Amino acid sequence: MTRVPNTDVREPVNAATDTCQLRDVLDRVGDKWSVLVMALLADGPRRYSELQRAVDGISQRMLTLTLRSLERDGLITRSVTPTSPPRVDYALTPVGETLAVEVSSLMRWAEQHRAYVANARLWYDASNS
Amino acid sequence: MTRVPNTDVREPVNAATDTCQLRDVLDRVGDKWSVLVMALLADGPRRYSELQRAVDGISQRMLTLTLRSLERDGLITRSVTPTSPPRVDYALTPVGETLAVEVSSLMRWAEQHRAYVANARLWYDASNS
DNA sequence: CGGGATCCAATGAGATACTG
DNA sequence: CAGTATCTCATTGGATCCCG
Repeated sequence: MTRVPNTDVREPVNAATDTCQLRDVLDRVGDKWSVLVMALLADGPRRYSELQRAVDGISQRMLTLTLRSLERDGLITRSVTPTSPPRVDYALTPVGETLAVEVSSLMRWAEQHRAYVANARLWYDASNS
Repeated sequence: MTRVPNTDVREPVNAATDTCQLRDVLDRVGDKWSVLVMALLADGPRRYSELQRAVDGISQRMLTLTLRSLERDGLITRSVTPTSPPRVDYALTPVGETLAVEVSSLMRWAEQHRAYVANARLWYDASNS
C-alpha cells in the first residue's frame, strides 16, 4: 500500500490521504464479526462464553481473534477475574462506544433500505438472465 | 448462514434477526473498495478510467467487480455513451447518496480517533512484547 | 476506452484437538 | 471457562492477456 503524492490536477477526492485514514476503520467495521460483537457489548459487558453463544455461528478462533483485535485498537477492555474457573469480561471503552453509535446508525440505514436493495438485486439479476 | 429461532431466555441482542439484516450492508461497507468508490462518486459522476486512477491501487478486475456489485444493489448507475472510443459514466443513485452520507460519517469518526487507535496499538504491542 | 476470462498467490475462516 | 495450536478449505484479489 505504498502511496504517492497526488499530482493530479483535479484532485481526485484526495484518495491518497483519505484512503489511509479510512482503511483502519473500514477494516474494523467491515469485519464480519467485529461489529456484531460491538453491537452486543453496546448493551453492557459480556463474558466470553456469552458472546460465543450470542453471536452464534462464530468459532472460538474467530471470537478470540476478534476480541484481541478490538482490544488492541482500544475499543474494548478485557478484565480477568482469577477465580476457578476463570471469568473474563469484555466491555466497550468510551471510544468504543462512540464507534458503536456510528455502527448502530449504519444498522438503521440497513433496516430502512433492505427492501430496496433486495429489489434492486432481483431486478438486476432478471435483466441479466 | 442458516439461522435458528432464538430460544435463549435472555435474548442475546437478537443476533438472529439483526445479523441477517446487517450482513448485506456490512459486506458492502466492509468491502475495501466499495466505500472508496462511493466516496469518489459522492462528488459527482466519474468515468471508469477516472475511478481507476483516483482509487489508485485497485486492479481492473476489482474495480469492475465493485462497480457491478454496487450497480446490482441499486447504489450506483452505469450509463454508456456509445461513442468511439466508448465512454461509461458512473453515478450514485438517490439511495446510494444516503449511504454515502453514512460512510462520510464514519470517515469523520476515523479522522477524529485515528491517533487514539494508533496509540492504543503501540501500547498493546509494547505490553505484549 | 472499458471491460471479460483465466491463472495463481495470499488471506480468511471453520473444524478439531489440546491446555491452564 | 477461556482460550491456543494446527490443519485445511474457500474466498479474495492481483497479474496478465484478449476483445469490441
